[in-house]
Amino acid sequence: MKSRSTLKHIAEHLHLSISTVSRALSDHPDIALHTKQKVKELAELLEYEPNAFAIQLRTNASKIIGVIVPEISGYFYHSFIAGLEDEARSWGFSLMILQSGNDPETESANLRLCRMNRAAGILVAASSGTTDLTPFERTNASGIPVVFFDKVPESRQFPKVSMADAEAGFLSADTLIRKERKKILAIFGDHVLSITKKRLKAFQGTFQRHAPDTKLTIRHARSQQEAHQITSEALAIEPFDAVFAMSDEILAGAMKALQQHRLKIPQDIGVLAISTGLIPSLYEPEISYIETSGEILGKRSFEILHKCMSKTAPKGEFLVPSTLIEKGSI
Amino acid sequence: MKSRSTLKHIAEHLHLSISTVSRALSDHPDIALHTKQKVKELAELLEYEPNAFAIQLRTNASKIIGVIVPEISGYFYHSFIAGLEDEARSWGFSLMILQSGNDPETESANLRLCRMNRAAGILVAASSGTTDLTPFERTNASGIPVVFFDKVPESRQFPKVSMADAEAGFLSADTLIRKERKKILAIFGDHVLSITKKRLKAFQGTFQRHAPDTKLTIRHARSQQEAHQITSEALAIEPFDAVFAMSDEILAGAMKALQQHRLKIPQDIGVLAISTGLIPSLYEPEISYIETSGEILGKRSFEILHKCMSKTAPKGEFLVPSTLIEKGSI
DNA sequence: TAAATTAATGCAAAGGTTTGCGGTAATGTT
DNA sequence: AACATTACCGCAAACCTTTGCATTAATTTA
Repeated sequence: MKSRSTLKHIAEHLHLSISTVSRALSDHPDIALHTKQKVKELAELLEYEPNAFAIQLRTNASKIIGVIVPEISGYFYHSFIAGLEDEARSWGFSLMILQSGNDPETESANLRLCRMNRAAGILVAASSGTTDLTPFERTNASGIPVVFFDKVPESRQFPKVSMADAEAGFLSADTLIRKERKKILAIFGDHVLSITKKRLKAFQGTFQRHAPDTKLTIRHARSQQEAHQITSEALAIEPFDAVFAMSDEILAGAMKALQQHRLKIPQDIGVLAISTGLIPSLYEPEISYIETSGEILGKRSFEILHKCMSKTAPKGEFLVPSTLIEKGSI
Repeated sequence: MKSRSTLKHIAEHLHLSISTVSRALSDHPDIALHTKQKVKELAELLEYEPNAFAIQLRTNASKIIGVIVPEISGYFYHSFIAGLEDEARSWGFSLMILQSGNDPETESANLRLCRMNRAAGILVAASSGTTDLTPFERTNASGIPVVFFDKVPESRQFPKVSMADAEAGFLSADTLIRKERKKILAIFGDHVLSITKKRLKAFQGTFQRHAPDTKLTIRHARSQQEAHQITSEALAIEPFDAVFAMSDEILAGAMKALQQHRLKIPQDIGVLAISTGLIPSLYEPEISYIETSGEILGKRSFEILHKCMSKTAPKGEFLVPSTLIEKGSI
C-alpha cells in the first residue's frame, strides 16, 4: 500500500508553498510559467491524484449525481442508465445508483444517502407507493436539485422529464388507422398508472376523431402473464386484424399468445407496440413499434438536471418525443 | 438553501464541546447517558446529517464501490448490477457505475475516478481490448482491492469471479444427450473469447466421452445477426433435431431463423441455450436453458470483494454454478 | 484524611485542499 | 529619486469530523 502523494509532498520537494502548487496545477494566472511546468512535471512523476474528499469538503460539492429507480433490471431503466451515464461522464459527473425496490422507506433512505454524499443532483423515478413528497422537498430545500423522470408525481413543484405518452398514444392510433386496421385488440397497463391513462386517452381520442367506425377492444394487463392470458382469451372468442401492446412487457405476453395460435404476422394479424426496441427485434418478422428510447430519456434528463444545478431552474414537464419504427409487422 | 447543521452547531446550542457531541452520537461509553439523550434529541430536531466528505477525509475511506463494465445495457450486466446493488446496500455500500464502452482508455480513466474517490473496492468486467493490466495493478497497490468478474483476464494476480463456464458447457451437452438428440447445430460466440473456449471445450468433451456418435455442427457467431444468418443457412442445407445457443444474443438470432423456417418447438426441433432467463421466457413454448444468473454473480462478486476489503485477500477464481431450467423446448 | 480510582468532558491536531489577502522584489513612471 | 505598478508567491483560515491525551470533579480505597 504505497502512500499517495499530496500537494504537500510536491511543495516540499520543490521548496514551494502548498498554495503555489495548488494554483500551478489549476493554471492560475498568478503563477510563473516555469514554475507551473516544474510543478506539473513532478506531479506527473509522483503520480499525484487530487484527494476528492478534501476537495469536496472544501467546496462542499461533489461531481456525483444520485439516481434512484425502482429497479435496475426490467425492460426500461437499464437503457436509461446507460444513456445517462454516457452523458454524465462527458460532463465529468459520475453516477451513484440506488434501487428503491418500489418501497418508499428505502426510497427515502436512498435520498438520505444522496444528501450525505452531497450529490450534485438527484434523478428519481418514483416508486409506485410514493405519495409523500416531503422528503424530496427537504432535499431540494437543502440545495440539491431533484428532478423526476419516467414515473413522475403530479406535483408541479419539481421539474419532470418523461416520455411523450400522449404523443405515443396518438402515433399508435394513427399508425393503425393508416394501415386500415378495423378490428383491434389493444392491451394497456394497469389503469391506475398515469402513463396508462395518458396513452389510452390519446389512443382512444384519435380513433374517435379519425376512424370512429373502428372496432376497438381495450384490455388491461398488469404483467406479462396477464397479457398472455388476456390475448389468448380474446383470440379464442373472435378474430382481430391487429394487436396493440402498450409496453414491452405486454408485447412479450401478447406475442406468446399469437405464437400459440400460430398466427402469421402480418398476414393473419398485425402487431404494433410502444417499446424501447429490444424486445421487438427478437421476433421474426421484427415488430414495428413506437420508440420510447431509454437512452434519449437518460440524456435529456441529465440536461434538465444540469440546468437545475447551474442556475436556471426550469420548472414544468419536459417530454421526449417518440417516433414510429417500421419493421413490417403491420 | 438552508445551511446544514454540523456538530459545531449542536455543541454550541448545548454548551458542549464538539468532541463530546461526536462521541455522544456514536454511543461512546465515556459519555453520560443524559448527555447522550440531549444530544440525540437536538440532532434529530436540527436534522443533523453527518458530512460524508469530512468523515471520508478523516478516515480516508468511503463506502462506495466502483463498478466498471463495458456497457450497462445488453443482456447481462444490468441484472448483475441489480444483484450487486441489492447486496451492497445491505452492507451499507453504494455503487458508482462507470461504462468503459469497450475502450481501454476510458477504462483506465474510470479507474482513476475510482482512485480519486477512494472507492472501498472496485469490480471490473474487462473490456475486450484490455491487455495491459498495469493500471489495475497500480490501483491495487494503492490499497484499493480490484476484483474481476465475468470478463476476467488470464492473470492469476487478481481474484476473479465468473460463471462456471465449463460446468455450463458440460450441463448443456449432458442435457442434449439425455434428450437423445443426435444431430445438433451448436452456435457459440467469438472463439477468441475465453468464455467461448471454456464452454466449447466442455461441451465437445462431454459428447466425445458419452455420445461420440452424435453429429455435431459447431458454428461461431459474433452477433445476433450473424447467429440468425448462420442458423438460416445451416437449416437450409440439412435438418437438425436440436439447436444449442451459447448465449442470449445467439439464442435471439437463432430463434428468428427457426421462426422463419416455421419449425415447431419441440416437435420439429429442440432448443437449448445458456442464458440469464429473460429471453427464453419470451417465446412460446418457453426455451429451456442453463441458467447463468447475473443477480447471483453480482451477489457473489460483492462477497469476494468484501473479503478483500476486510483483510483476507482470497486469490484465485471463484465460480458461480449454473443449473438447468426445463421449460419444454427440448 | 490522603491517595488512588473512576467518570465525564474538553483540547488540539490531523486529514488535503482552496482562496482571500498580504508581502516582497523587480520593473516602470514621473 | 521617489513613487506607483506589476509579477509572483506564501500565510493562514476554513471546510467537518475523529481521536489520543489531558483535565477536572466526584467517588472509592487504604
